[in-house]
Amino acid sequence: MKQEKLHFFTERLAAWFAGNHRPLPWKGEQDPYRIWLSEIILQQTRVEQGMPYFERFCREFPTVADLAAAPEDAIMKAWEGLGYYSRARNLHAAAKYVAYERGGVFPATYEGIRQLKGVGPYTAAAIASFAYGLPYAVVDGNVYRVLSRFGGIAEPIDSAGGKKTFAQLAQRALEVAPLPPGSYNQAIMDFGATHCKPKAPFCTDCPLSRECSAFQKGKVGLLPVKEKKIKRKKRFFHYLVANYGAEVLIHKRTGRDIWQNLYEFPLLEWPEAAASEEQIRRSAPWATLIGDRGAVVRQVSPPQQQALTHQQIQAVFWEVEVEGPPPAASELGPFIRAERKNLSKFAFPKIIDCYLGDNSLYLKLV
DNA sequence: AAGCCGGGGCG
DNA sequence: CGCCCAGGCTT
Repeated sequence: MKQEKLHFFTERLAAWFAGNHRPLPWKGEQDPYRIWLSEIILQQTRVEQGMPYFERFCREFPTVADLAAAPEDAIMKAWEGLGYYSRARNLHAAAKYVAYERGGVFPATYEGIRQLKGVGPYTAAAIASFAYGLPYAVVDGNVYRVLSRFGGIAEPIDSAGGKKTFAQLAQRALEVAPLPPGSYNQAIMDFGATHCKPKAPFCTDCPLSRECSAFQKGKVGLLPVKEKKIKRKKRFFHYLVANYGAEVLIHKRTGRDIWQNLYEFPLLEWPEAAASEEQIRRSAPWATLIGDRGAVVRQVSPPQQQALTHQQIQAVFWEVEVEGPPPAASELGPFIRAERKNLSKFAFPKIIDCYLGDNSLYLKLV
């Protein structure tokens, strides 16, 4: 892109920003800990969705030392429902690193920030510019969209070459912008989020449209270009809600799969949608935990749905009253006993959280 | 380079 | 129902 056009872009953007920026709780924030927290929360997450989580983390974990000292389960619980739970696990690891190996001092260089777990190029640039005024351009979904449209650049944003192209262009723009790095980064993201939106952008009322290649060519709707399309695999879960008086059994998910370190009921995964009650009774974990001592109270239907990025989860909840005491500790295996009234203390995936909410009446009465 | 990791909002 | 969101890690 010609230098002249780049100047036009940054000057018009700065003028737009002067009258349109979004007032957000973390704007003007000086504390690198809070800036880091907000950026991790906002990864692949809408501002409105992340806001209450940011407030909660600031309240429950006011300093990096508080976060480092917290039990992982407490952090997972605070993160419950936000998704991409590796962010929470990495957040904890990074907090312990800063608190215990750096004496509580947050890194103040791009490279130092980039070393933190869960911090990639975008987040490092965001923290470096917001907290320390360092000249690193952020490249997030908004930036890809704004630059690809304004520059008329059809190079795929999810290719190696495209990432490099847009990163270089973003950096050039930051360096000629009549704004400090942090403000410039805020400006281009606010502009992308509220004006140059994915759908129905405000092109007819846009201060950049005169030089916007996509607008001039009528190709706004075709940019940015992505080349990879995701395919969603279907999975069929059967959750065994085994009630022993006031207690149920749960376990923590481990291993390389979704929802790591979250809790759930004993799970039977079935390769296809149809599974008879007889098949489920004969399979683990039902057969091992309950045998023939269980009476089905209710099979929650229809199956509950949960869409993930690469998977479509279909879950059936089997509520079972089991005669006799819960299994002895030696026979519990990975499962733990929990009183139903204490289930809210554990972090569950959304599909189970929804089930617990919808069935709170049953859970209180029985 | 490709695959994987949540959940919600919107057209 | 498909796309997108203040992306990053693993393989």
